[in-house]
Amino acid sequence: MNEKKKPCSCVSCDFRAVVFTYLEDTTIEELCDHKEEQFFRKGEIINHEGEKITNFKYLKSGLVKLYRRTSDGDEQVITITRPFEFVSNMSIFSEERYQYSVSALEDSVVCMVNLEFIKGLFLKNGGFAFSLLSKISRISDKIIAQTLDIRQKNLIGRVAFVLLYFTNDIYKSRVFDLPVSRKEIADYIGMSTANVIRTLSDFKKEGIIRVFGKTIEVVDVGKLEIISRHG
Amino acid sequence: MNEKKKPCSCVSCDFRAVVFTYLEDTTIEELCDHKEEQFFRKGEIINHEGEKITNFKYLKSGLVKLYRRTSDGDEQVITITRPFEFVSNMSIFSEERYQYSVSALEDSVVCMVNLEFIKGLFLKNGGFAFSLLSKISRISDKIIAQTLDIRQKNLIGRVAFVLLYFTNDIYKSRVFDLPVSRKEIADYIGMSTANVIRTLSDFKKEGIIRVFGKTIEVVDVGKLEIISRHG
DNA sequence: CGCGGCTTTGATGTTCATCAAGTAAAGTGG
DNA sequence: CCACTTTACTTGATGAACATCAAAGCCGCG
Repeated sequence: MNEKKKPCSCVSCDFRAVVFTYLEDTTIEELCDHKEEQFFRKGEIINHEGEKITNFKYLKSGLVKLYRRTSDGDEQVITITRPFEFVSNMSIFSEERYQYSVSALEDSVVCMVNLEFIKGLFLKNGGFAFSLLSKISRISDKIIAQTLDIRQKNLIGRVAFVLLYFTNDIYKSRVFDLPVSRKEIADYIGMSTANVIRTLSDFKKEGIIRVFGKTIEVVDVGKLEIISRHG
Repeated sequence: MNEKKKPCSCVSCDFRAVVFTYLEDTTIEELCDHKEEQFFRKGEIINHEGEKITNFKYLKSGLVKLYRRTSDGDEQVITITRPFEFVSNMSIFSEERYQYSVSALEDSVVCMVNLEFIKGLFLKNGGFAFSLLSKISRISDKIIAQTLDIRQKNLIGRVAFVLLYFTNDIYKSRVFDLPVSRKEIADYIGMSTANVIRTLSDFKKEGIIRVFGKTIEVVDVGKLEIISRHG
């Protein structure tokens, strides 16, 4: 056992299964030399709208929101997402600068790989290129579909949708701590903060959810699903 | 001059510059054997939501709308677009079936290349793969950005936006024939048909536009821009 | 313990959808 | 080519949905 260098953590990284499937162990180790892991505390900004893109970034752990600021200064939240949906990187191959900002909603770990290195891999390795394209277009599709889904709902349907999104997709639990403010929910679903709060209060009064500050318990998932579908 | 077969029209196709830049003439001629051109009359459906994807399709000429049908049966128009934005193909590498429908708003010509052939090219040719990924992600980004832009506007801002879109992007002319019904505009901007019509009437009364049935003349572009921005 | 930001609730007004009724335009069949 | 049918468009009136404003309560943090 003559080990040349210490084993690369990327070789056993969960993310490998997602887009790095087609890379040999040796390539993965090379990748290791071009990557850096960075920790972001809740609230910190990972990518800034307008900033130059120099890295291929993806979320290893945590929770982030993708958003932009309108000319009047208010925020539009595009999506809230978990690891393996490296949303910040939709436009890395089509744009020079970030179109949107990304910030950490929970403490998060981001893996950053030099963009030129990834481009090189992409050009050399068809399988890698293919899985990357699939992943990126699936993410874009998901954002577009979600936006359309939200658009066809009314206020209470949208709030129900968000609660279900946290319960089913993000936390996979009926009890969870809201990682966002009421205002951020409003910016996400395109409604006013006051009305989001009002709707949450209504749900509480009707016994559909229980609220303890930031902690939410979804009592009646079925009812929420009906509301989400039919307003 | 011993010509083996008749020259392939793809070699001199305008679209070649868009995603087929990295392909040699010989490859392009091979591509020719796997492609078919199809004509669609105004109103005809090019792709059907749910249908299996077997071809890489792009628009050579004409105008199309990308849309989906909600569970209540009404339409959501996702985007309206000109050639070289092969919107139907965003998900060709990530999904087995079309997520959305595409129909022709004007007589259109669509080029269809066998999907497996394109996948083969993608795997073999890094440059081609790269330009294709860039193109696809740019299209997705554009749709997402446009959706966010529309979302932040009120009724009259959205109608102004659509008129400017036709004037500046689609027709590049202040006078044009509307390729869509009032209802389709409503489905596009997420407002009711009656209110779209009302707003057009208001614009007419204020002398911002002139309307002769389907023909529209934008008289005051500047005013429309102000309305689009500030409602 | 006091300040500032987030949350909550009520009151009010605006914006927009819906409904209905009528008109114009565009197909359709004899 | 005309009568008929259907579909698209238009306008007004009404009410529902939602935003805005304001005041008060809560919570965390210095």
